[in-house]
Amino acid sequence: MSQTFRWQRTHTCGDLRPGNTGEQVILTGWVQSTRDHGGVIFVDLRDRWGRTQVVFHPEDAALIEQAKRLNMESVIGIRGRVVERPPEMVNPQIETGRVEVVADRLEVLNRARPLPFVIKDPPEALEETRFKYRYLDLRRPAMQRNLLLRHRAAQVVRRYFDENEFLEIETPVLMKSTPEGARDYLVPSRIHPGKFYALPQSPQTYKQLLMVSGFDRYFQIVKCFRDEDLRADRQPEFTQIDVEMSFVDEEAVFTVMEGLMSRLFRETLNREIILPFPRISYDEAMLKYGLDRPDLRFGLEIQDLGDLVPGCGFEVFEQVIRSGGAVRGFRLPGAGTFSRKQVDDLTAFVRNFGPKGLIAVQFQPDGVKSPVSKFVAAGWMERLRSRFGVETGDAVLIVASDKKGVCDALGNLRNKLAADFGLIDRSRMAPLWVTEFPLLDWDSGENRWVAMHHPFTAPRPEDIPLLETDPGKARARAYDLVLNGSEIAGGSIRIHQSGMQSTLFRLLGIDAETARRKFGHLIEALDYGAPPHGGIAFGFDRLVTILAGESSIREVIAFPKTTSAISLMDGCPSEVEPAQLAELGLKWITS
RNA sequence: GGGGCCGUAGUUCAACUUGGUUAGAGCGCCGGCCUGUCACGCCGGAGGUUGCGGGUUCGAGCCCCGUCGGCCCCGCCA
Repeated sequence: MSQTFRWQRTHTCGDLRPGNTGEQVILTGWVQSTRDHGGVIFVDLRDRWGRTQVVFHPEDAALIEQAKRLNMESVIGIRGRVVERPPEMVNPQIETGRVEVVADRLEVLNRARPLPFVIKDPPEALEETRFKYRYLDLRRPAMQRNLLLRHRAAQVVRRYFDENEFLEIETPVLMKSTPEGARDYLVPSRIHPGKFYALPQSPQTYKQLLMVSGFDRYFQIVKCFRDEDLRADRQPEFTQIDVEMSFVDEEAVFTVMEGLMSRLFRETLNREIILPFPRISYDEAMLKYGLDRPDLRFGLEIQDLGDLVPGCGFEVFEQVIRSGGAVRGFRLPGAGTFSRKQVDDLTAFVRNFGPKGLIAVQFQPDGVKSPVSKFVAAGWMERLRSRFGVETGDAVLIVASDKKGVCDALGNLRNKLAADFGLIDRSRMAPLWVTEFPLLDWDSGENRWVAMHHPFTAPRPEDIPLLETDPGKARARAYDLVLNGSEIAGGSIRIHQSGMQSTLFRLLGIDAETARRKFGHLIEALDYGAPPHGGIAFGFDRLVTILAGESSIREVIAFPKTTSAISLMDGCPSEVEPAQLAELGLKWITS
């Protein structure tokens, strides 16, 4: 218990091997567990690098008394000699399992109180408890691995872009609030009472302005903020890999990003992925997979049945087609024997997305079972069977509704069933580009067009005439990168001429005055020699989540917030002093 | 804003169909035994405002209302 001994470790807890046998070493770390056999005592010492077994022998009475009092998660230093374990005592589960350290000196550097939960994988504590004591949760090897992976991914990104002549340039975190897109987080200005900064939803306009400045190739690993409701894959603050390039078209962007993905997989997971990535148009994705982020790791492809409907005899189908809707479905192998309850559950699931129901056509050995059997014309079931290549024992699941409802319902049903019935090949990585997105989307609530990607996205040249005649049909030069059914990046070739930018603002119902006030600097910049440019932004957290094989974004974020945007650890958001409000010229109004 | 699931010991869960005496178990914690374990083992012990507030009832962990919190989903997320 010397106060003067210098506990400077000679090795980490992951270092020692038989080659170190005989060396005197000093280790420091956390007590993972103690095994007191009455005579000999074993202590597993843990740090970021691994775990090493320390042995205390009973000959040194003072030392063994100290060791007896060790408790879990205390921080200690030990000195001792490395010995090789006899073959029958090797622990093959840990890297250092062929050796142990026979201690001759021990000091408790900081004794830990009993912890709220045991540090082990998988965690025994609920997420709620883990978040309250996140600093303890992060001691778990799985969390250390995830954050190490995240770090490595970030370093790969920096190296890759640096090698390709991209500049990492920081953009402001305090910026102007914009009318389009997600709800902004606002920051009141003390110096200008009544005025506000906004935290960036993305550095979109800044990176475009950097292209106008001639930097040509920009990237940034940057925090973005959106004040919207949360999900398993959504946090109020998240990290983007933000990229912009000058004098490029879609192909050039794809090539550089595929190169990045290839490097990421190789240098973090030691995995090769096949280049180039497949591509699919938005329309085809919606038709075959129901979603604009298809998961290609399994089949269950959707087929349109519109051509089978006229004259089929089932009035519900006929009516949906006459009114411009769609009748589509997919084949689910083995679902021919689903119970009534199973089908009812799927029907309830489908109703979440708009359609009134789900028609399950079950092909059973003794015939076809379906609620529409008694309505449809003779031979219709056979046409259905050949359309889907049905084998006995399968079912075809059909949804009839407006097009959006059919896509939503079948797309989500497809994902759910694949997950529920283990149809997803977890060993596969399935990246793809989704292209040819619509430029605009009709917002029936606000009764106006909104940008599907963002208002700076260029229309495809051949669709420019449509802007005046049928804006909803115009396609954008926008693209998403989808990996395993998750949208991990999205971008576009931008508008680089102020005339077109003004046209877009006009289409979006943003009047000239508002456009000038909110985006005047960008429009003006486009007139001073803006190069053609485009870019993309990766959801870094989502990407790392997939690399780590996790299912929630929270598993790769050191200090995440809950689904109600609260930090259970430090209790933010929290109230502030009245004086702070006064200084900002703000007053709390109870509603 | 809406729907679903959940909240019981430090922690993870249980307490039965349909409310009934003293709310149980694993892990952790405390004490004891044990010289080769590595999820050590064995014996004993302590530990509870059943999230909070109200209601129904002779009686509420259980039923009802409200509220707070967690997770999943819809809306939302250019």
